[in-house]
Amino acid sequence: MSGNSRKRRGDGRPTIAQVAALAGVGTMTASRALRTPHLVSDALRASVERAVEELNYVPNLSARALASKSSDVVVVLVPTLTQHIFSEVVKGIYDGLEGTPLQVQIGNTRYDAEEEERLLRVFLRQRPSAVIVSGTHQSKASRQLLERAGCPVVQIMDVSDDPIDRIVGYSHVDAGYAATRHLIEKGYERLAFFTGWMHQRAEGRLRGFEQATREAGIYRPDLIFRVEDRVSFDLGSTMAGPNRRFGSHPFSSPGLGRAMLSDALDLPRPPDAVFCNNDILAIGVLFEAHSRGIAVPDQLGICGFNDLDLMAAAHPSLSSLRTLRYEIGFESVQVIRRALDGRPDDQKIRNMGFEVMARQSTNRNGG
Amino acid sequence: MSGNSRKRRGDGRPTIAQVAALAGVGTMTASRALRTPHLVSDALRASVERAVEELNYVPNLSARALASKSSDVVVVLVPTLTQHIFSEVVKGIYDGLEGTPLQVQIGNTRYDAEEEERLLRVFLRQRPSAVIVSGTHQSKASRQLLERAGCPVVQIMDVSDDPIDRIVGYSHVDAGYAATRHLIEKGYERLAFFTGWMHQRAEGRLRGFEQATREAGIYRPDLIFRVEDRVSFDLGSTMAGPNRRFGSHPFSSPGLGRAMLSDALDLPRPPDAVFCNNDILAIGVLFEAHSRGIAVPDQLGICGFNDLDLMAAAHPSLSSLRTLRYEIGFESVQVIRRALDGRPDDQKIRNMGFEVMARQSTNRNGG
DNA sequence: TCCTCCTAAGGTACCGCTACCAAATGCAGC
DNA sequence: GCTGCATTTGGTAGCGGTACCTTAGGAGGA
Repeated sequence: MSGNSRKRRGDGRPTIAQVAALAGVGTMTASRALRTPHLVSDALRASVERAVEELNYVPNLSARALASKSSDVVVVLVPTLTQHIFSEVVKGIYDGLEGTPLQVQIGNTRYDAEEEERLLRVFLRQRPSAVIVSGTHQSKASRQLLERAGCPVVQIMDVSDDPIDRIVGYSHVDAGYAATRHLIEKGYERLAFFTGWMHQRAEGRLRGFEQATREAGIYRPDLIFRVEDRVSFDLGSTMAGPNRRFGSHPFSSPGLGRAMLSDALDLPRPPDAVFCNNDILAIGVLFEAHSRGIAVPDQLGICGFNDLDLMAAAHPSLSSLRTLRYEIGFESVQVIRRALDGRPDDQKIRNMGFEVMARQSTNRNGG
Repeated sequence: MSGNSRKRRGDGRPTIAQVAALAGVGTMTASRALRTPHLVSDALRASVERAVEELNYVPNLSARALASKSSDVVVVLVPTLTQHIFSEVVKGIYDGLEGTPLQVQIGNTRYDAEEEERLLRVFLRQRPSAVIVSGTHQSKASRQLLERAGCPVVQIMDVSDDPIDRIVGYSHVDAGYAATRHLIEKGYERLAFFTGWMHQRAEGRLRGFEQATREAGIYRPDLIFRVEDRVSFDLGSTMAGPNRRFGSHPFSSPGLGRAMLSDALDLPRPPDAVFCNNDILAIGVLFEAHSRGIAVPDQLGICGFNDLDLMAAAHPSLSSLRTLRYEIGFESVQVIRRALDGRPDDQKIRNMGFEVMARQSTNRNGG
């Protein structure tokens, strides 16, 4: 008989069968003692726990996932890992999952819908317990994949009337509008809009900006600056480090903010205020203003977006629109946990809002 | 007979057996056609591929991991997700794994050795293909777990004579020394050291600072400022957002940099240069100097650490010590890939070095 | 006392894939 | 024609759990 020599050897780690044998119980009882202890008598549970301790048993997750068809994995797709915004969201997600058996699996879509689709296909193989995706602009195929994923799906960082399943975020149009209104109310009249790479949500903020300036009768399309227009800009700094490889998009950088302000000031009638689509641009704008001796806020108002720590600490302190990145991440997993616990929320849309942080950089004439 | 009704139903997705049946081959041939195509004849491989296409087959990763005892997961433990430094490392890791079947699993240790140990125990259940951990100060138990992990292990962001397996990073003592030497060579004489939370690597930089100042005979322990000393500092800003919950450590913030400079300037004999343990502190120091009308670099030299984009774009531009975060992440997975491919590197230690970026903020008297 | 109902415990057949072995095939050398 | 070796292909027994079903035993009611 080839019998025994034929056997595939395990990797030496104890299995639940060994635990059960040591505890003098059946394997099912051992399994139950670990997963649903209330269904097992105190005496047996104790002896199983003792056996686990003694053998230093750790369950094999693959076997569990295979047998139970559920993997305890939460798939999270974000467009970038290197922007502070998303790393804070991710931290909120991790913190929100603290104390649950759920594991996070992060995918980086690089702001690319095709890549998102590819990652979804790969990750859904694991039969995740839930999926979190960024924004609402999934491809048709991605949307279909998510609708059929058979698990809670949360879109984050935006709101929409037509979510795939749940959505947690805020309105970028409203946010852009509110920031622009703030500048207008402070008395600025020639408002510029600076933006790096125009992803979907950045577009929303621009729409809000356009709406507010149009309403006020001060809309000036020539004062809208996008990185795409500025082919002459040396992307050296933007493309350094993490962006160097694989042609990442030049989203923004402080250097870009400086260059854009430089361009804007060359116009015959330069802007008297700038709404920057993110705080990093705003910091660059501030430094360029410094270097040219332009007074902020009197000659130039500056408002950023997101309200990083940096904004309050700058000199002059920079106004910005505070978004709740961490909270969005945290809340999105609460939504998931409630759904997995069988008590899903009534409302599918969770608008987390935002706040205009008015600081010195827009406080013209001492306010 | 209960027979058929007893059967556990699958979840409807096609299995490799169905693929094989449709292709008219054995399951093993189908499996081989997908994983080791060169071992299968062209004809059969083609028909398996056709069947995969037709059924829209996706392999079940849990089953594969269970049968093959290898999960294609690379476990990555980092101390924080919200610092730019580590998100760039992580991006390098993702980019380096592009095109491989390997998946990343990130764990956040929060700079806590016990948490690291706990995460290791959890993650090692998955029998990962490789593990990446940050730094060299693992607990004894963690080290033992890693030594017995049975897969390549790479420590990153530091170097050490005694790595667990491989190590990719740079010497923080050398880096701190080099930055300090730069300040000394520029003619500064009363050097201060500002630091947020003192993790292991920050300690190394401080040792380099102390060594350089001692050698130059200008060591002044009273000019070393740590966040721990500064209980009076309002952590409001530092603890906002992601740090608000779960008592994260107040690593650093621009506000802390401002406060520290403020303290330092209150001394009877204030420093004439500051080496900041990270760039965020340095930016805060610059803003505080601005607000007080202190001339940088003539009255005060500033040098940061890591060389974020921000440093080159500041006004005046800020000197910093450039570290290769992205490259360390990228290289660490190359080390892993070579090891998994059976052609491991000869050298266990990979020192990626660093570079002093001399800019205006340390260019006293016009250089 | 007997029977039903409920709970705790256990037996066993899978989950879907791959390692291991065996068999079939093709071809060169004697 | 037969043997020996390399290359392809296939059968089958797991991998380590859990779902499903059965059984044992005690409580409660007629």
